[in-house]
Amino acid sequence: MSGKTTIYDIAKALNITAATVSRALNNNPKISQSTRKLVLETANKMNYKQNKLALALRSGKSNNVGVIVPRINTNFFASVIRGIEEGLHPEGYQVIICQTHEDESREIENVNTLLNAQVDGIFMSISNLPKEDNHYIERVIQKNIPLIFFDRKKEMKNVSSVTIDDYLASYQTTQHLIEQGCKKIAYFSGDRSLEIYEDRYRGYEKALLDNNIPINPDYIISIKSNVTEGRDAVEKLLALENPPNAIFSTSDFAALGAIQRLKEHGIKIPEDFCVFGFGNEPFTKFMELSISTVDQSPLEMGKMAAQVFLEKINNSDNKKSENKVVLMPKLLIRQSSTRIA
Amino acid sequence: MSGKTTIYDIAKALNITAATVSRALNNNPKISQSTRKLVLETANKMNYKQNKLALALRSGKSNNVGVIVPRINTNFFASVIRGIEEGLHPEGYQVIICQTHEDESREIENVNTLLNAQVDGIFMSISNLPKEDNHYIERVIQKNIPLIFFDRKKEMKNVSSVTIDDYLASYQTTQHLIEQGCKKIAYFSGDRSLEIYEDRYRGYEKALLDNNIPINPDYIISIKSNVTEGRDAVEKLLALENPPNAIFSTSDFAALGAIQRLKEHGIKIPEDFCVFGFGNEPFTKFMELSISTVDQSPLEMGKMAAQVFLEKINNSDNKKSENKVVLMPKLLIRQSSTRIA
DNA sequence: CGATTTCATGTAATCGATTACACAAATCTA
DNA sequence: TAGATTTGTGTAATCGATTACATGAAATCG
Repeated sequence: MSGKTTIYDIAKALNITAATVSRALNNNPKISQSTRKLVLETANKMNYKQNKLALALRSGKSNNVGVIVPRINTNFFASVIRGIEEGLHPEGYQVIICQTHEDESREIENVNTLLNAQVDGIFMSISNLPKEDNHYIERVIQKNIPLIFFDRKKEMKNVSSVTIDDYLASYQTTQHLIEQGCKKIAYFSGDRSLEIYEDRYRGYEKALLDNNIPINPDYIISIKSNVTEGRDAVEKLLALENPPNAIFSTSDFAALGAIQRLKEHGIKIPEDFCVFGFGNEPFTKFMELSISTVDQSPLEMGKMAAQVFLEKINNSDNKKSENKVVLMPKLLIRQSSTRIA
Repeated sequence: MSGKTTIYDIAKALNITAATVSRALNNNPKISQSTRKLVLETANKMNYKQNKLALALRSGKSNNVGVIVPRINTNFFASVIRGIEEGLHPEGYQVIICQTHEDESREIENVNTLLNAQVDGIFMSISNLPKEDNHYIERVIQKNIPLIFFDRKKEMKNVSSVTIDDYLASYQTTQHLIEQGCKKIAYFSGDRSLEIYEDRYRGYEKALLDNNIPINPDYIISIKSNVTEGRDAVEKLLALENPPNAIFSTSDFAALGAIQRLKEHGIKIPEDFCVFGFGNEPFTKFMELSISTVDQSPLEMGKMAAQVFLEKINNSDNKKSENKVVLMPKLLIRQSSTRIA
């Protein structure tokens, strides 16, 4: 009545059993054409819709996957999720989203929630905090649920990941800045307990060394990804005896803050100072002084992660497989770092 | 073994029945303290986790809600979703996200998918296309599943909605532009078959009439929400015999495109020309010439929608209730429209 | 024509948790 | 101490769909 037609209702209406109805609906070859047709018509007439929960309980497959991210309202994460969704929707999967707000306990909670919900796979970009206790992640692996890290991964066995080559991105960016004539390159780092930030730092360091430029610890500033921290960092840098003439910021937002503050100091970009961001946030392109940045192809990253998941699901024989996909970063060289064309 | 402990496993281990285990875990008062303690300890030791699917099947409540949006990788929708998630997570709900890509058939498909998944509620912002056939929406109502529209709603009985007062926002914006000395105000409209765009248009129209300014049809341009269309529209406007001296764009992206093109024509903003956007996309604030815009409080909108949903769920007695919440828009008057301070 | 396949369908268990009802043991009442 | 309550558990049905196994009927075969 209230819109809940089950196979039993159809069975009753046709004076057959639910088993027959189920078989007819599932194109089981053992069902006669006439019965099949009758069932299909009746199902349609009664507006039958399969109850996925019952199916999920029986089959042990929920056709849901979970995505855990620090937050969804940034271009990067929203785009990755969109990519995952686009890759998985055609296969009948729904995406459940969880946000950690960079909070470890929330992350643990989210993993547990998803496991209880019997998701068929978990995609995650770990939160900022360093953690010693991997127990909650181990549990996912033990349950044989595909776990795919993207972007912010953690090196583990039996876990797949999709990332970009952060080391390379950082190396190339630093190299580019050097080629633009900047030898005094400041570096805005994220939390280096995360692999991506450690890799980026190493790329920066290596490029300087390869060019015989010594590392100046005063130029290395740890920031959070927002405009204010970028502004504050510039203030510190300009107060140095020997201030830098370029900034490589691992956050577009901090790069923006830096640019704002530099301009307020009357410093001309890119003539006197180059700035390079990271992440290709939409605004970087829109600025009057467009900001050079690294594109992480988040959409592609999401699609690739979906792909990796599907392969894992379909090759359940070699369960212990892990697949580490590394995408190539794309340097978007724009006005904020272009002295020499 | 592979990580699937059920209440039957616990029961067997303690030589009692699953019913007792279930009751103990659910704090049923009829269970003795000693048994309860024993069960809880054993459950913990065996790493028991409740299977939500089984619970959902039995109770008819999945503890999942669905959100249907045109796309998630824009600030507005991502923020609304975040708001919904924040409002519902403490109550134990998970959010399932579906994107329509502005495609009606995809929207219908999404509704059906969510219904099959037995979600407890559906939040949606309808896609751009006009539609005559509400059948798929009616089905949600028939099933007594709370349906909450946000932003892009459709006027229907028994359906709640959370929107901003688009008419007022538009009226106030137009009034503001007039007060800044602009009498020739062009208007970039979205698809007026959607209520929000119709309301915005009416607000614009009314403000002009109230100020005895005649409507100039040449100034009304229908656009899609992107930078290019904003640029093209400016081109058309400047080719007019009597070009405008202000633009009210119902899209921030189009406003940005307009500003870019106006500058290329050597037109000074705001001295010669005012521009006002809509949506408070992050970049509007970051531009060197910050863009005036209307804030739709998406986070608050999402939280409010979650609230409305929870109220509907908890007052299931008066099922036919509908709750139309209208939030106040906030005009963010920035540089692009500030001639007179 | 009797025996054997084949075909279509029915029977009943299953997935995991909850819960109305039943019932035995323990406790209380008069 | 018989009878009434209370207390703690067990029994079994239920949510909806699937499926191994059983079965009856029709078709095929020698």
